[in-house]
Amino acid sequence: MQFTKAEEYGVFGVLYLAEKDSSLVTPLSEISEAQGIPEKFLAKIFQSLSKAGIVRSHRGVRGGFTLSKKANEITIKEILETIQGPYHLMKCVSSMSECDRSEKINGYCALRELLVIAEKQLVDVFEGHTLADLLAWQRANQIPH
Amino acid sequence: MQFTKAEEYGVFGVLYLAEKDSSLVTPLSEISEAQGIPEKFLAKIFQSLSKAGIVRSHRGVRGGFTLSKKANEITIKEILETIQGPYHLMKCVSSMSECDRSEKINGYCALRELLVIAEKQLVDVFEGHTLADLLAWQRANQIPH
DNA sequence: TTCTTCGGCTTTTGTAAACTGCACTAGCAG
DNA sequence: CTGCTAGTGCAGTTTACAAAAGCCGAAGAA
Repeated sequence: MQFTKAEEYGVFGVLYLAEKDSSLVTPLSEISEAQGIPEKFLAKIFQSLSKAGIVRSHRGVRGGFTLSKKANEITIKEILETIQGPYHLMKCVSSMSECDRSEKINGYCALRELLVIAEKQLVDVFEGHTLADLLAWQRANQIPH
Repeated sequence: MQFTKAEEYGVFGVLYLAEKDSSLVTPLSEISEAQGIPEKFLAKIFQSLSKAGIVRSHRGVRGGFTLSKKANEITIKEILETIQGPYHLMKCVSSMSECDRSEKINGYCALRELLVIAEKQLVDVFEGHTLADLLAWQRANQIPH
């Protein structure tokens, strides 16, 4: 019932890109160091994000990553699901067949019913917020120097 | 980002008690067999539920468990939290000090902000439903014989 | 007192997250 | 075209925790 490090790192990594000018290509090493994330682990995460079209990779000298869309077009949901796959509170939520219990009580599972509701609430929050929202919050709370 | 087996077993176990007449003392072995749950594992779970005052244990011959409150007075939240402890999507949600990242960005964490919102939605669902609700759903969907 | 069932603690097992390493490839710079 | 840099892809290793099993003791009914 917790977020994985991969998800956490993914959001922070992408958020770091969003903080900068969108034309700036940023290497993994910089993100990794700035955010305190193991570089190879972050590489794996960004590979997924790259394939999903959330970030764009640039190889060669002075290569790195940029966002491939505007920050307000990237929902938190899509970042999380890219990294972890569709999250489900229980396996059976996605497909009834996953539930080894269902036959025993006439094919109906009350807990599943509740989890579907709960999950919907969660997803709505993540779908209803974009990178731009997080960025705005962060800027509003940054201590001015 | 998933429920543990302990939580799942806990809800099904308590729900099984709720299905029966409230005066009936039901031994673990019966619940365990009926629900397909390892008995010793269920014992551990029910120990917590007993301490939390959700179920009441009866030792000795023909002992077992009963609900210690009415089904409509037992929220799903209290079952889940008893078994697993307060669930948090990230450690830092409970207390800022848990966040090793907060200093780096001026003590503010945008992801945390979002998770607090998301968590609130989840908790509301679990707090807003009781065992009686699950029981009612189950009965409404039982295939009549 | 004896059998039954829960109580508490310890240990084992299994699995997935978290992280590491290496060989390879694409691309830019000079 | 040479050489360096940074991402790609896959195959490990380590670690942590969930899940389960085991053992002995305590409480309670017959």
